[in-house]
Amino acid sequence: MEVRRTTVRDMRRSNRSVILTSIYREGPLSRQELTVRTSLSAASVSNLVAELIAEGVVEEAGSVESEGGRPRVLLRVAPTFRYVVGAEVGETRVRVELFDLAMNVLARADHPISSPTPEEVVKHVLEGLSTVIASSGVQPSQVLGLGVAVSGVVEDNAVVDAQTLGWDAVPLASMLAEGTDIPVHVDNGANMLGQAEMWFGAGRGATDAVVALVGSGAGSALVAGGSSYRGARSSAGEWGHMTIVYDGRQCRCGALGCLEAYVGAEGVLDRYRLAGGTVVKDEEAAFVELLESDEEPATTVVADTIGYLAAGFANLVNLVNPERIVLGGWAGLLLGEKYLDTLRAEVGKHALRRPYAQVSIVLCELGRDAVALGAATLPVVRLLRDGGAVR
Amino acid sequence: MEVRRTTVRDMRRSNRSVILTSIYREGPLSRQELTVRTSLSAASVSNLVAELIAEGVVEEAGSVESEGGRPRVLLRVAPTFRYVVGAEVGETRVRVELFDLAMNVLARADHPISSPTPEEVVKHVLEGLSTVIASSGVQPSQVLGLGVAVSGVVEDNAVVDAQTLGWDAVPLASMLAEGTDIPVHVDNGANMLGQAEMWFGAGRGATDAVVALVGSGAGSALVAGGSSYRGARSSAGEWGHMTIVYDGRQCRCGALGCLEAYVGAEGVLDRYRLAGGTVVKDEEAAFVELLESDEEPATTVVADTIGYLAAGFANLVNLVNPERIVLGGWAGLLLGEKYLDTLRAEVGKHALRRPYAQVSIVLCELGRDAVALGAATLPVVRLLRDGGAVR
DNA sequence: CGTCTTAGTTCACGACCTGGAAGAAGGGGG
DNA sequence: CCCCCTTCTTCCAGGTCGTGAACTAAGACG
Repeated sequence: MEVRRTTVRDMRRSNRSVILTSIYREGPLSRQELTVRTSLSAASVSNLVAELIAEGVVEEAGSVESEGGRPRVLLRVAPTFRYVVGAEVGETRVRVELFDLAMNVLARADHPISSPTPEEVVKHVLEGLSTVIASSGVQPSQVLGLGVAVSGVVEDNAVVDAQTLGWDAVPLASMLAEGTDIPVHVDNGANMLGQAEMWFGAGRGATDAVVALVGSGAGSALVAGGSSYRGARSSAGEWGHMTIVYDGRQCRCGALGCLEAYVGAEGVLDRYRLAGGTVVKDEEAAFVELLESDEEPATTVVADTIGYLAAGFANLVNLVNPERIVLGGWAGLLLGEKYLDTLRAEVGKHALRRPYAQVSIVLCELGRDAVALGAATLPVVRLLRDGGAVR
Repeated sequence: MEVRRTTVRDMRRSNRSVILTSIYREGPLSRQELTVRTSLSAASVSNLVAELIAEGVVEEAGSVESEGGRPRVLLRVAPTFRYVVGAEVGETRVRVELFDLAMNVLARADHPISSPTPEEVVKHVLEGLSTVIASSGVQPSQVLGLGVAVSGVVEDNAVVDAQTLGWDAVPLASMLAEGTDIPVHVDNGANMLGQAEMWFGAGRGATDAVVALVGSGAGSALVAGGSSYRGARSSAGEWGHMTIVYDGRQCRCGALGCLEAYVGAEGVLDRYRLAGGTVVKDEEAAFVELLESDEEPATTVVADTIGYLAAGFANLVNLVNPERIVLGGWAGLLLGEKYLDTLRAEVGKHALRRPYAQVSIVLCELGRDAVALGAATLPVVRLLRDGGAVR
């Protein structure tokens, strides 16, 4: 049971946070609109906004005609108040991007990595951090934080288990912290992509959603009540390893009949191969070829894939009753662009009527490069939560 | 995005709530222990507790020797400060129970119903309410609230869809409110049983858990971050209709391969019949007989059932990463009493290593009569949330 | 009986929001 | 140019709240 006292100071911080979050998330707003939305008194809004402007977090941004009197002055979070950096750690590449608070990319640094050892990754993330700071001309002190996305289980800023990288118990955040004064946050890659979609992509406005990612494998990010749900120990969302065909195909996780073994590109191509299809070397090219073919066994394999994916979606619909499911990942997008309507209809065959009627199934809007963007929101989340207080 | 101002009054209510909740949930505590747990100052604790005692919500309950100085005075929520009533609406019976705040049953009223029309249910719940109030000798004004559990989807105190009762869009709470001044809360039966287990049974202490119920069918209650998770529109937790065998057995919901069709007593007995077993009329007796038989095909059917159930549990483990799964429902308890260890082991075959290692799988402790108890906690939840403010 | 230790209480203080009133700012219309 | 209207801003009295420090309470021990 989470019990937390409230002090008279928390009140002000909380109200600053309410105002700042409203301004950030609900676009430029006037003070007058803020009093309505937050139900704070006009006096308090004026007071708090003045403080935020004095500190530079918020700035006035033009005005808009009012209902016949003095025009309303619009307020926005000053995009250049501080900057944030997001990093994506992949198997073959480290990408680091620097954003202003409006999440415009100001600089980018990619670095290929041969063997993703923790040490090498730390080195390249820190190098990338220096590079983007230097090339954007931003003062290091103006960088609010560094968010790092890693594909693996992340608990308390430490990478606990990352199979694709072969990592186990790597205290990534503290390793990075030794090389920089900028606050470091580490989180799971799928969650970060989900976060990007929730804030800036197809998830906008939803509070209970699932971002389902299908690439070579399959994973998801769960969003419950407006914030990411991580379960008891940060590993919630392993949607790809849900048993969907009892005693079915062997999955690379060792179990039988996982969804991933049927809808992940690797599994799909393997099924195609077993059905007599020929598969080119490059996984992505092979997948595109499969989707474009209108001959057997390709058509059956694709149709089956949609069916399995639909069952996987239906399981989400029934179990977590989301208002939206956002399909992404490179294979997911390829499938979705062509078969979204079929997929929606198929979900209806497996899901319960009521929750099915309440869910909308849409595609990711940000492409697959949004991971660093999502990671960069981590420091922004902190800023908004703390009402604009900087370190 | 949920944004809410904080006023100086919210602060006190919130702190009262923190203190009251601690006292209620963490047993008798001294003021001194409260200062530690809540991180409020000793002055504030003293002040707030004095207020709560003056209002009668809290009372002193003996003292305990301190570490060498003045003894600590223990505090508890006064069990007889107010009373709460819980009602369980079943297909064939309405049960109403009155509890004190320590959740001791003070009176009970059962009433068989022939056809569960909303009108008849309302009538019997209200009759039961009068009966338990009269037979316990409690003043009606001392009854904090009435919680009603219905098996079906409940949104905003209205029953939206209850297939077993044949109800659709029944505004149960407002119908009941016409017959009593006592505040009425309505919620889903599985969630209420889950709530009872979380507070007083096998779920104590867990914040992320699933209470999985297997009877004739199968359902669950999800608990995320210490409170019940209902999804976007209150129908989360439909675990029984998760596809587990793609293109498998027909389920009564219409879909193919639902978990319920394999592990619900109805589905299990049907599978037994198809395998050549003979099944007596009464479902429960038949199920017990099946479990007790050590001949084929009974043993295979039971072993398979454990396997399917394990896959269903594994899907929960992977997707929501709970710290605990509590198995209940009459069929679930029968299975669990005999095969819990096998079940645990089987879950390991389907689940990912890490989340599997973090979950404990246990049996419900309260039996199947705890639904009314769970429903009765609804007004208590409100009392604790509001810091002991009564209507 | 005095002293030590821990538990709980009292009180002045500063931080905070609110409502109301008065006024300044910024535009439009006559 | 003046008046009107709406949007802020400023100010103040009124009230609530948690806090730290000083203080009181209550038992143990010698």
